[in-house]
Amino acid sequence: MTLYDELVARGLIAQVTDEEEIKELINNGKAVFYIGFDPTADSLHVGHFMALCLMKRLQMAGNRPIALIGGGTAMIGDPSGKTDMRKMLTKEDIQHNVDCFKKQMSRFIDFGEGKAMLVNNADWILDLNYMDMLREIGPHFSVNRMLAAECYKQRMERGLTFLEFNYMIMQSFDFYTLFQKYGCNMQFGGDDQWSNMLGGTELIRRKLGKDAYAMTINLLLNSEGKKMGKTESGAVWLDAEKTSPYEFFQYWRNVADSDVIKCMKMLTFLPLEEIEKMESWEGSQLNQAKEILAFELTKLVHGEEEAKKALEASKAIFAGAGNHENMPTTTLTEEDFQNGTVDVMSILVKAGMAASRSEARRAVEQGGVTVNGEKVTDVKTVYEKAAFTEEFIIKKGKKSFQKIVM
RNA sequence: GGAUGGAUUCCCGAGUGGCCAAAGGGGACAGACUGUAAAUCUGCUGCAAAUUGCUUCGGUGGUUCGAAUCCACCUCCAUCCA
Repeated sequence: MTLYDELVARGLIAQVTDEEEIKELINNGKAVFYIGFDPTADSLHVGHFMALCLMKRLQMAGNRPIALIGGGTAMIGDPSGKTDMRKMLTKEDIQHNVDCFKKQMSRFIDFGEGKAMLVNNADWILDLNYMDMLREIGPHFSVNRMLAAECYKQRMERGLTFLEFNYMIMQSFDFYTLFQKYGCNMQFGGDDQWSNMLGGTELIRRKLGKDAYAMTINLLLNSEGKKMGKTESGAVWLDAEKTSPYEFFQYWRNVADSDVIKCMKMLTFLPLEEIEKMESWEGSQLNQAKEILAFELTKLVHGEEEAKKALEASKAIFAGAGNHENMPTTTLTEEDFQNGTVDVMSILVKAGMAASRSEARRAVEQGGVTVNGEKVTDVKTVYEKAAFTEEFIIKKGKKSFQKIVM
């Protein structure tokens, strides 16, 4: 199976500019391609992870990846698919994020000599001269056509600022620059980037009379059509500090039945034959597949050791097997005790299982809290320090567990 | 620059002097059922020392015994005109 066929089979490819040419290039390791990442946060998330995996797949086939960090474009903010303008980031924030991105990326991609490159578009965007820029590439963009682009559609209803309107031009300019500097002939990205990417291929054609190609990968959507990798409290981050390996594991352990196989194909490196076998799984067997998915992904992002720990913890909690050692843990300090005791509500709040004491109270009143398997019925229940020298496992609802120690 | 309409709790959205911690829906959370899934049903959803108290309705000041509601100024948003 060729690389291109595999990408298709995994459901990754969304749109391509020239299928035959792209097949030819990537199957034979002749592509020099780039993927852009705007440093809008201090950690990469699942969407970035897909892009990095794609990079890796292509790199393994001999193609040369360029990871572009958008230290310059982040100054604008991509309006594609956004309903509101994002907060403008300060230069300092962006620089901080760029550093975080670099660190995380080098864990996935080998940036060794000649294998891959990491560039920052701040290097050529920040010093642009407005007049020169306008005269050089301005004539090649039709406002009429830009306005018709899908990525601006939503914003045409709610308002699009001139600042954001320029994003497409900057991204096109990136591609144009990389094409000239490094012979980069291909750009990949999320499907929401399609119009921005086409801007680049067209700019290259008009300015240089040469062909460049673009290919987008499908966004990871769940069966309800919502973007995956988001929780109530925000994105699922790749940074262990922001989303612990255990939480990361649980996120995938809990995906809906209808999404398991898709995630398996799009996110893991498991051979397709193996995944195809799972497609016929049903009921509780499909539940097994979720465990595999969670384990594989945690292994890719946090390493095998962390993945094993997360699996252990998950088994200890839900199946009552395995040991409790790797369970998420909260440590109490002296200040948490009043007259030598702590009450349940305080523990729940301290462990981050409830946002306020009122919320903790509600959880107890509704019978959702247990300590070491015993339901807590009284809100006023208190524990002495001695209780924490033994094992102390507090549970709120079905999925939220913490081990409490002193 | 001008005219008009608007800003309510996590989101949408009612409320136009006391009965308002504020209808209804969505989401979240908890319970039942299950497979750590989905669907369904029930409860719950500002904070707290909790049959009570405290702080909320874009901001600031005012009128009133009493203001989300009335007045003034300000900020932001939408639509139309320039």
